[in-house]
Amino acid sequence: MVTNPSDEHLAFLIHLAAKRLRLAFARRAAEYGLTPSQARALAFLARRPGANLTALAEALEVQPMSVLRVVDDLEEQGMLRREPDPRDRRATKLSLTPTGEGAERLVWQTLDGIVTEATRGMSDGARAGLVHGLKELVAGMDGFGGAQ
Amino acid sequence: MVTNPSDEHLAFLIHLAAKRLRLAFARRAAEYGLTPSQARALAFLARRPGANLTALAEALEVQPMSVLRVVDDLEEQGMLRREPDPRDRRATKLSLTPTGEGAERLVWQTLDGIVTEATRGMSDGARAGLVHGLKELVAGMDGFGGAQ
DNA sequence: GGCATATGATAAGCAAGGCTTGTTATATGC
DNA sequence: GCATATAACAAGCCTTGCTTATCATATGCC
Repeated sequence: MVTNPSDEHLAFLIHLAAKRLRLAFARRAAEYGLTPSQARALAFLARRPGANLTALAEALEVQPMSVLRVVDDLEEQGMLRREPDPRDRRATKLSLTPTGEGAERLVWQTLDGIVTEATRGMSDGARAGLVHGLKELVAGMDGFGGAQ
Repeated sequence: MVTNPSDEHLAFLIHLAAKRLRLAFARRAAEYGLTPSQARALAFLARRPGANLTALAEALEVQPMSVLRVVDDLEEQGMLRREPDPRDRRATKLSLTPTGEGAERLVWQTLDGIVTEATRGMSDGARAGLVHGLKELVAGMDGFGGAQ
């Protein structure tokens, strides 16, 4: 438990990496009108078409109210569709329009491009190791997000 | 360039890890009155007492205006001191008060606690590997933050 | 020496992303 | 068949960051 200088500490490194990634993504995605949050929502809905707002919020680990605006904006941009859930009249099923699906593919291309560039100095093994380590780290913080 | 599901992709993992870390830290640090940004500022100033606002902003990779408020708040809390720079009358030298130094030590304890808990399932080697990989990743995005 | 330009701090105000609290409609469990 | 839980949503706040502009002081160059 050494009190490392900040650029060596896991917490600061993660913060910095996230910040740089977010910025890089935001710049490129602004060209096709998407913010990072919207992109995350698209990525989820592409895999789980028909999910409702609550499920989306849970997947994104935010409060339902926090995705409401995102969903509204995506709908306004014609990327997302709201349909009533025939099984539960309180609920709304969300799914992507073809436009939304196209945007979602662009999101992945953008992300892949950024990560490829960012890890160009790393071996495939190192890259895979990083992903693995991050998954363990995230799993180790599983309860940390509860009851916000 | 496989279009992985999002919980496998480096970019999403980093985002999620950062979010969970930030939340965990914010909760604990709220008890002693610090936000994550304030903590980062403290950590930097503990290492570079006498730095000015511009240097602090550069280290934190934000615009000077973005740390202004943080500095104001820390000063108000008695954790930070502003002193005129005798060599440059435009500049202000920032340094921590004893209170600020105490808070900075608490920040490290908190961070170490969180990271220890989050990585309790990992070997020392895996933990070191993760830090190393993150440093490479951050280095690979070195230019990504310029000219905001 | 003196002007053009650069730099440090800061004011004002905007935007994104999150939150809390509360309301309404509908489901569901006892 | 009522009490409680859940889904969507309204309103509005907070935090962190940004942009743009201002003012004072430094500094480079002729």
